[in-house]
Parts: sequence; C-alpha cells; structure tokens
Amino acid sequence: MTSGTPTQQSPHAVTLERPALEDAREAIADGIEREALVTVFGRCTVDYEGRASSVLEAGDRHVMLKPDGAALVHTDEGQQPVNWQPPGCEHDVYCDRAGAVDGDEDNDGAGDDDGTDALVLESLRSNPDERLLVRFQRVLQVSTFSGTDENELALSGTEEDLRQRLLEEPALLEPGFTPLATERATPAGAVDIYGEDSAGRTVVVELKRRRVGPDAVSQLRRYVDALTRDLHADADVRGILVAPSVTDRAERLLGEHGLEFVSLEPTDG
Amino acid sequence: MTSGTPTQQSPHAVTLERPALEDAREAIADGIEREALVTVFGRCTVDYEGRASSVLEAGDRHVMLKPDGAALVHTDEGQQPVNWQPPGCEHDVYCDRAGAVDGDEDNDGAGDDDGTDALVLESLRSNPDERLLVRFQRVLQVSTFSGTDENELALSGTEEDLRQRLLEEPALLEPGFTPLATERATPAGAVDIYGEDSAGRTVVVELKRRRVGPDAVSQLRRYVDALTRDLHADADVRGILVAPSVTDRAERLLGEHGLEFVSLEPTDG
DNA sequence: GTATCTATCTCGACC
DNA sequence: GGTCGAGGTAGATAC
Repeated sequence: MTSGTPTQQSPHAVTLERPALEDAREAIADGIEREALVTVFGRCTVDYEGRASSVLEAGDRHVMLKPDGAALVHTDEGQQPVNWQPPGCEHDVYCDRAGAVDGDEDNDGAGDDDGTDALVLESLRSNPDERLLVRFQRVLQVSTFSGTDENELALSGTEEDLRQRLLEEPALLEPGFTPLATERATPAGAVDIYGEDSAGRTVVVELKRRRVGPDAVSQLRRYVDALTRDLHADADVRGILVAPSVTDRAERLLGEHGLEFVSLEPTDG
Repeated sequence: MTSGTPTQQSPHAVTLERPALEDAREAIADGIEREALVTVFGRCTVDYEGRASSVLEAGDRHVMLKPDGAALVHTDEGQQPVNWQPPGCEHDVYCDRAGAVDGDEDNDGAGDDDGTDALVLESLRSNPDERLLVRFQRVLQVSTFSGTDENELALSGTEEDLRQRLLEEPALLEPGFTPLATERATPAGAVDIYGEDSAGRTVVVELKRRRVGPDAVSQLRRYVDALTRDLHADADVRGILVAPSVTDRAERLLGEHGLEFVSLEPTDG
C-alpha cells in the first residue's frame, strides 16, 4: 500500500459477512472512496467486452479491486485471474433491480432481502475501450484493506544480471572479446552488447536468461543483417547468442545463418 | 470452485480478524486441508528462490492460496502479483519462534501475544525447484472461502476466431485463395494456414489477432524459407501476414523479404 | 517430460 | 502517445 500519505491510519481490515446487497454496495463504495484494497467473494456472472469479449456464467469467485484501478476475478484454479482489468480503470458499484438472472429466480441466498436483484461491479477502461462487469447474485463476504508498503521487490537472476556478468568478464564470451557498447541502436532494434573480437571483427551479442528457441535466433539474425548493411556491404559481422542452452530447432537455425552460441547462466550459481 | 464433489457444502466464507498468529496458523492449515481458497492480509516479508530470486522487505500485502496449489502475493498496485507460485505447489503454514525480524523488535501489533514471532507460509515447487516464503509479523485478517464454479470462460475474438473467419470466407485474404490445410507442419514449425492462390502458387498465411511487430514477420519468413526448401529449390512461395495492422519496422521487414500483408480483424465488429 | 506459440499477455523503457 | 523487448512470463498443445 504505497498510499503512504501523511494521513495514513494504522493498517486495518474491515469485513462484512453475508451482507445484504445494499450493505455490500455501501461498504465497497466506501472502500473505493478511501482508496482501500477491496475484495468481494460470492456468486456472480462476469462479462468482458473490449479487445476480445468473454462471458462467464454464475459461480462463486473472488474479486479484488485495487486503489490503482486494477480489477481481478479469481476462481479457485490457476495463477491467472479468469477476468481482469489493468490499473487505471474506473471502478463503479451499484445495485440493480432490473437485472434478474435466469436460473436464480428463487432468491434463497443471503443478501436478497432488500429488494435488489444484483450487486454490480463495473470497471471501465479507455484506450482501448474495455468494460468488465461482475454481477453478484449473492455476496458471502466483503472486505476492505488498508496498509502501508514502502518497499519494492529486489529481483536478481535477470537478463540484466547476465549482461553485467559478461561486461565485467568479457572473456566469458571468448578470449579477446572487447565490449564497445550496450543497447546499440540498429534499424532492427537495440543490440544487447556490441563489440569486437581479437581480430577486430564486429561482434553482436544477444543475451537470454534462459533456454532459447527460434525467436531469439531470428532476433539476432535481424541485428546482424541490419549491422552488416549499416557498416559496409562486405563487413564481417559475427552474431553470438548467449544463453544457458538452445533448443534443437534454434541450434539448426543458428547453423543455417552462420551464427554462434555461447552457453552462460545469468548467475555464477 | 470446480471442486464440486458430492460432499460439497453450500458456499461459505469464514473470517478471523486480527487473530493471534497461532490462531491464524490453525485457520489457514484447516483451509488448506479442506481445499478452500485461503487469503491472508497483514505485514509480511517475501522471499523467492528458484529460476531467479527475489527479496521483498516488510509491508502490508494480500496473499491468496488456491486449492490447486497456486499462491499469489498482491500489493495494492498492479495487475500482477508481486510474487507468486504456479498451480501444483505444496503449501505449508507454521509459526516460527526463531525468526526475529529486524526493525520489528517491539511487537506492538496484534497476534504477538502467543509467544510466536512470525507466521510463515511456504509454497514449494519441483521441476524447477522453487520456493516462496511469506513471513507474517502481523496478521490483520484470515479468510477461507468455499463454493462451486462449474462454468468455464467463453472467450471470443481470439486468433482462433480469426482463423475461422478466414477459412469460412477465403476471399477475405484475396479473390481466388484456396485454403488447403491448417497447422501444416514445416521444419520451422506449424503454419497457421497453408493454401494456393488463383495462379496455383503456394501461400503461407500467418495470423495475428492484433497489431504486429518484427517478431511475427520473422516467424512468417522462417515458414516461407522452410517451405521453399521443402517443396522445390525454385518453388514460388508467397508469405502473407494477416493482422489488424503492422508497425513501421515490421512493414519494412515485410518489404525486404518480399512478404505481403492483409489487414483483417478477428471479428466483424 | 520438452518444445513451440498464443495472450484481453503485463510491464518498463525509450523515442 | 506508439514501439519495442523482457518476463520467475502463464497457459495450451503437440511431440
């Protein structure tokens, strides 16, 4: 909760269990207003319309609304939400009397005693125009969470680490290699490491932190082609792919195009 | 909750607010045991070690453990979890007396009155070996959720829809185009649509549901190269990229390699 | 299991 | 804003 404003209270969580839909609506609206993280669990349908479109019939799901405008709908399976909306969206919540949902006519669940038929969460995005609609027939829990989170994730073992490693010890590529630039621009994009071998030939290095397939080889090939044209028609440009390993198809592609491979891990481990 | 076993009770949510760490541990262990979806909100540190490694210092975060073994750690920002574990992991929860965390020596929060220093959630994966450790100094809420979710997401507007559209109406590509196969195998991978134009020339079609960059052009190029070699040395193989639009760099690449582009959306909208 | 490719990819960086 | 490439990408599918 990076909303560490001076007015930040101590961290807290407020929960309603089996609330009437109108009470749930009020708690959610209040949570959005106070820029809390809001969760709702209950029986709902989900509709998405935008770049693609989707429909999800009734089931019990967990919905999270973040103060930055993100929305997540999770089932009990999978790491990914079944539906979502990215940060920057406008969240809205309201009760809907008109939206009777077939198959749920006999309102025997909780939250149906206030005359409303459904609690609707709406999340809107522009550019592209996209809309996420979660319609709850029954709400089992609503929570709002506030807190502080000043720290950021420190991640290591990335491609950036691999680059650092190679720049600090260029001989890991091959004896006599001299790095001259990183992120060197070419018409085909920026080259990871640009340098010279012991014979003075231009070397293009493409780094990948993990085992690579044909895509990485094509990428390296585009860089080599672009640099060959950029320098001289008959320039001798070597292309070297650096990664822990390559797939068979990628290895064949490397051979076909006269490219090389050096096995190296992001970390010394 | 697709765990729709015959013994499935009615959907329910159980919540503890500001529990002692040992009570939290018991509720979480019970939730994991009953294959519920478990959430924990509180002040925690997060460590990940595996393909890469990461450290996240103390802050208030929302953790979700799914019955399929997935784990998600969410801050109040971003659509993506700050740390996670994929489905298939083993979840474990225990209280830790030894793990005193610097900067939190004066235990003034809730849940510190039972003599334990931290509540630890551990999520283990094998192949690759990866470990996620969430250590709570303070727990503000624990919830366990159960329910039923029989329905699956129905998504449209995908690349598959684009393929269907083109197969039903091949003239959308160009008059006289005849599709002969989908997913035709080549040494470079499977071609989306393989067919013939009105002059009997082989046509390779690569589909993308959205605006494409250089990667898609390289992919198409690999297919055309592979098929040219596969058929005859002097075979005339056309490569056509079908997508809503292309970037400038991709367009230039298309021209360089004699490939073509047809603008088409996944849906008629 | 490995390999390949799609994705409402998300995210950040750079122009 | 668009473009580009990385990602602990995840997820599906074919081998």
